[in-house]
Amino acid sequence: MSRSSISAIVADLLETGLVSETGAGDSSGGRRPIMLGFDDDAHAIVGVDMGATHIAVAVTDLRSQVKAWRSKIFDVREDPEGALSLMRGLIDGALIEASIDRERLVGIGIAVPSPVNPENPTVLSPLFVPKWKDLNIVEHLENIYRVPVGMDNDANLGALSEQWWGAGRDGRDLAYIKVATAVGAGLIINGDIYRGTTGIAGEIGHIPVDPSAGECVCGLTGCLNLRMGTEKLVQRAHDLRPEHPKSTLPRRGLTVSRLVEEACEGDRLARLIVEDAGRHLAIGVAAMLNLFNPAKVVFGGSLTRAGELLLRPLKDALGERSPSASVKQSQLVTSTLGIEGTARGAATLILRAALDDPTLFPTPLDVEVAAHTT
Amino acid sequence: MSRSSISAIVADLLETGLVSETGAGDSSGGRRPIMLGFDDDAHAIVGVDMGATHIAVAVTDLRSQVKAWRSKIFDVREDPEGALSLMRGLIDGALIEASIDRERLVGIGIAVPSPVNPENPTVLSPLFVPKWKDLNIVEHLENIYRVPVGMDNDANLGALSEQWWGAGRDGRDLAYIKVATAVGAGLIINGDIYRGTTGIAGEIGHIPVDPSAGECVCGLTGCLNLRMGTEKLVQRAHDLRPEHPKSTLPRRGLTVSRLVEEACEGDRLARLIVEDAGRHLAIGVAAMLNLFNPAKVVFGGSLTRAGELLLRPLKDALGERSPSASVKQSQLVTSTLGIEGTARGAATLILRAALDDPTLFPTPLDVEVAAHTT
DNA sequence: ACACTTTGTGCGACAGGCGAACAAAGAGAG
DNA sequence: CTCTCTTTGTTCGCCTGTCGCACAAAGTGT
Repeated sequence: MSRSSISAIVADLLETGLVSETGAGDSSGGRRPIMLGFDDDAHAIVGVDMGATHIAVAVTDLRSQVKAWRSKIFDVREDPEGALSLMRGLIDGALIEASIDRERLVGIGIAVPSPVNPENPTVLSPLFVPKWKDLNIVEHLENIYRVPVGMDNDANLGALSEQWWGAGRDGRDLAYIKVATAVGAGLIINGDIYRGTTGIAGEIGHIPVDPSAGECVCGLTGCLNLRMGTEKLVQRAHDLRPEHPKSTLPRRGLTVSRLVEEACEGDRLARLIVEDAGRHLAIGVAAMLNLFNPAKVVFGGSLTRAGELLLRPLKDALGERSPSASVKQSQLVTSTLGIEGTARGAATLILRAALDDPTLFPTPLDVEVAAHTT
Repeated sequence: MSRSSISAIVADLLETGLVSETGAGDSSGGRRPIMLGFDDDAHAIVGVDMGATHIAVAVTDLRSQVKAWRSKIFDVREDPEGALSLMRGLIDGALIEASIDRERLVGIGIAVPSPVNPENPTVLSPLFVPKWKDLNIVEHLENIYRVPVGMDNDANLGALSEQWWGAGRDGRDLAYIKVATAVGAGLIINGDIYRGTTGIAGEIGHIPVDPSAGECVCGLTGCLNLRMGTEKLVQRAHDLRPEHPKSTLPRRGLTVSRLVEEACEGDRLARLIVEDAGRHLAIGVAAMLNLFNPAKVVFGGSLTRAGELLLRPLKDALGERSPSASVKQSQLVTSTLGIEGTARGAATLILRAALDDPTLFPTPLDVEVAAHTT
């Protein structure tokens, strides 16, 4: 773009208060440039990560810095009403902690553990969370907070988060694979979330990986989800426990976090299970790579804290000497955003909408004055 | 768009000669409208379908009507030089048959049985067709014909063809699955061919479907290609022949076309093989549906002439009672374009480029005169 | 002190698109 | 046949966004 056009745009941005001049920069042989800064704290966004068994809330600034964080274990699937009221409590608490008044709140984004149909983006899939049928979370929050509310699948928002703020900042195509209660993938194509026709794209959990794993609820045999969900891994640890008397894994109350910790410490049984998971995951990842051929795959979710312990057997199983260019050339990395990734992605959904349509930003008073004088 | 803007655009189009007024239409209570027609025969395009074992050439008009068709069996993989000279002969013959002089030729599109890297779109993958290494088909044809030449993977162009002229005309997302010497898929996302980072997207042939099928050249175990390629199916017919003494399949020289014919006639062995293929294909298709969630899947290639004989077991294996919305809601159909689909897709590649940038259309004399007077 | 570079802005030009007004051509009622 | 209303196509002025150019402001280096 030409310098004159940029001048005009910058003038507009200065008026909105989103951008401000931050002083003079270093000269490169001539007049010193006026540096511009995005005013991160001009507005705030709420991101909600609603999992199957927890709710987390982040209040972020416009650069996705987390200003307040609330998280609580809760059986979301079984008690929708309770979940909604808990969510409200967490949001209110976080807003107060971050000292955000309603005028500065741009909107609320929610990540949900269910596909979201683009044609009807305010309700959850009754197949994945039956008790949430007929409950309109988006409308509910809009009525309470009177700001725009957006909702999408958690893996999609994890992918968005990695692309904007995490490991996927340098590419237009990216796959994010989330290993949690179930396995799901979020796909970024041409810089945008790809949802497919009915919003179900990325359901990597239903790729067949092991015919001996029995039948899946989806009707197919040997789905990845039958081998990879956190509950399955804990179950498997329990089943194999007798063969590993020396293992330090607890016989009861085992969680995936503990499993990962013990694997890092060197426990043989824990490592066996993590490595096994990596090998199973490889089959699904191989299918995804061959179909999608993304530049980068980011792994997120509780299990991926095992890092190379999970990725090494996965990469080995993918076959480093494979002639398949898609497998060979893809970078496989673990998430850099950790537990906050999904909620920040939910907030990013709102940020992106507002950047596309700046009228969504709440207008401060001085801008209204400026508008009147023209 | 407003009526005035359309007037301006139509005036431009009339000048190019691509569109002409075709008389008055029926009145709907007022002045009769001036009907416009695309001048299909204003220009012509050449589409080349270069398979592993054949070359076909179509000369099409601007509406993808085939004006001339040439096809010949040839071992393309083993004799690149011979293939190029054969290709030239077929193109010249077809151009003469359709009475197209060079001035009316927009360009030449080529479909190749190899991934094409978007960053280097003029050469083939040495992994798929080793002998074509260092041979630049695009440059070769540009030097001979002095027109723009485009190249892409055959499955991608099959998908493009189905979306523009065939079964996929009504959707922005579409998957085209080609069952030929190997299995490949072409993906249309947001109305455009999706190639992935290195042009290898859609390699459905390397999805794992059967661990007992042995190791694939790609390094993984049990790839779909090990069960589905035309050569594999013929081999399997041969292996099972002793168990089916009543079968009318020939013991030697069996082709897939013959196999499909016999299956349609009711031969048990032939049906068994086609149905088996459908069930294996289902596993790959299920993975693709869950990842991509397209509105429609179009099946093409020689095997798909078996129609419902292939699709019925495939659909059954996908599980009609499946709760997975992507599998349930996708329409699965066979190609309506048949053998000409790929070559027409290759021509469409050029057509699309020219419609995006109309200066690519060869300029007739009267337009140049008009340009001078302004 | 002077020439030269870099940066920011004001102004006229221009393309693309839009709505309003108008002209052309027809339908239908009386 | 006349008059009114509808539909279609075009012309004109307006607005927006972008660009190139000229010019001013503010540096660097000899």
